[in-house]
Amino acid sequence: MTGWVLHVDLDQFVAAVEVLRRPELAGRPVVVGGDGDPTKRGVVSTASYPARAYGVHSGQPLRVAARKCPEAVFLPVDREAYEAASAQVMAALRDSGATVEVLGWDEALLAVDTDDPEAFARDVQRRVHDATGLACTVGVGDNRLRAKLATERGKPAGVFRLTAADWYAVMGALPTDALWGVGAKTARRLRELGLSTVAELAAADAQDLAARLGPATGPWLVRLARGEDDTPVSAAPYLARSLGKEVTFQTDLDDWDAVRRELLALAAQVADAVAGQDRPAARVVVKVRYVPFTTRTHGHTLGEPTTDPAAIEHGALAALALFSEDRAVRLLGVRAEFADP
DNA sequence: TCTGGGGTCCTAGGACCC
DNA sequence: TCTGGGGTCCTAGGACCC
Repeated sequence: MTGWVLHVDLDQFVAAVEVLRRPELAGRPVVVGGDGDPTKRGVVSTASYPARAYGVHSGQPLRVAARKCPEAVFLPVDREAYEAASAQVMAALRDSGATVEVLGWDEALLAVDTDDPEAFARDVQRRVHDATGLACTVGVGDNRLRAKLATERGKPAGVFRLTAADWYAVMGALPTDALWGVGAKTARRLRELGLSTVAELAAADAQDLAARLGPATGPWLVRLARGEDDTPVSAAPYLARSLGKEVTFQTDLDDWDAVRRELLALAAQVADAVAGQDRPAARVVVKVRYVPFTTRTHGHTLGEPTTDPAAIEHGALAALALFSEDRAVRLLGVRAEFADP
């Protein structure tokens, strides 16, 4: 028996949940995002595969999606429905007997001992489908990084294996942003250093990169490019470090008295959520996105960690007082950071 | 036609202390 | 009367992910 990591990723999860409860939408372009009105500010959470064929994708402004695919069905985000479906999926995964680490609504890592990981993966797909009607792709790897990267190559509804044996054959020639944790900005910085591909980054000097990109980031990037990852899959329950609420206004706010009123409403919601967790908050951070799109944050450390709503609201106001009030506000956010553990 | 909302982790720079 | 060097904590910003 060998230890394997499986990465399970639900296919077009949010759109698939919507189609499940509205079967007449099957096969149609479906776009979920914002409050479902594509004339408003908001972005696409998930597009169904038929919608993706029109060039609609996650993160795209809803207005752009509506222009690319006017015949799409636009639906509002229904968090509770997705959380409920997600809980069913995770329960089905745990029923497989594997150690399960939840990565998000629609993703999990499984650690399992088996001589036939592909057969285990097929079994997991069957369990998820039987329990929820949803399809998923499974990446099989000799560590979590390789399992995660395998999944993209098995979409949709497939199983794909990626290990040290074929790492460079599969990944070596790809640009560095194919790695999990390297985005457009880091890929550009690496390119400027002459490192365009995964293979080139894998052969780079870790100390040299540490000097240029930071003591932890540099060596980590080289290990990433080599496919190395010894982080174990953990079933330990998730403990959030922070909890926040933010809102983009449909119309920019230029009246700062109105900004303060909105802030207090957000702070009250955050305080409510903090009280619900029964874990004291140590600090409150306020985020302001000015028009057109400049974002600033300021924080206020509370006198002592607390779950008291009045103290959290007061902390938010104290942080807001650190902002310059010379521009209109597009987005306002409040985040509470929990005391240590 | 501008660019959501939920998070996490790392870095750099300043303050402060010995 | 010239001001080293190291460690640690705090804060704001950046990058990334789903």
